[in-house]
Amino acid sequence: MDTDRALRIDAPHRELLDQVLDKWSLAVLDELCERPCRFNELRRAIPAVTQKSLTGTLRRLERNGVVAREVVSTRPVAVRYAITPLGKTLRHPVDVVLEWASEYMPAIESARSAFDVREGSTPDALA
Amino acid sequence: MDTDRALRIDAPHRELLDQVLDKWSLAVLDELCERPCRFNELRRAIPAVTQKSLTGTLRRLERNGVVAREVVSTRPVAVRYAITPLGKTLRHPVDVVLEWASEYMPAIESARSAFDVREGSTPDALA
DNA sequence: CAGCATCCTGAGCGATACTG
DNA sequence: CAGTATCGCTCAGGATGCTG
Repeated sequence: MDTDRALRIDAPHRELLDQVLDKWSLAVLDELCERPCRFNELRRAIPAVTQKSLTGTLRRLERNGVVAREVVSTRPVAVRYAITPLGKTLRHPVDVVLEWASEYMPAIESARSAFDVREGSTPDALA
Repeated sequence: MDTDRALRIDAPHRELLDQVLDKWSLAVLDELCERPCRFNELRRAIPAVTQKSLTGTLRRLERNGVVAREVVSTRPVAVRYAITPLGKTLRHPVDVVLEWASEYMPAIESARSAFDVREGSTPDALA
């Protein structure tokens, strides 16, 4: 019975998720879902990201076709990043995951506490 | 207007996703969704995982309350890992994401190829 | 403004060896 | 069987400085 077996994770799938669900991608996608952004707009919108990581993230997302990069040849140059139609299809799955995270965050946190008590997790102090 | 703003990713959410959607977690969850497993059963089911990574993954999942670890004191000891009710709630979001991945994999791959052509990505050869 | 280049640190992973 | 312990490495990621 594989009525229940929708999953089966393989390497390409895993790699894809690593590329589009990684540390900064969700934040970037979130921003771009609202409006196209310039590079430094994104930096300001996501204060914790470094320029290097943002560049890398955008490049990866662009390569995977979920973000489009448009260079406006003014002086100095401007670059507009925008979500693509393909990128928009990613929004729903991400929302579902984030909703799960929000909904069960409390349960998870109490599970963590319980675990940390059972298992000795008094990290330091008391040698 | 935040009718459209369901997201807003923050650090705790990001950390949680890193813990439960990481490299091996999906495969482990997948296995355990079918049946409880012993440690070495999981190793056999997921050949690519090393024992160290599997241990780490299971510990993390256990700490987050999505997997339960039960020690059966026989000789030698047996350990049963099983999905928890909380873990089962994770299944749906994961399925949605995986379905997205399957559905759009072709589009993504062609986007990658297009990008790799535009952008010079003849990695090596030709110095 | 929108990056690229460089250096550097540390978390993570594989391999190996040992234990109750 | 089900791990723990240790070593060595890779490699993503931050910090910093420079460019068209």
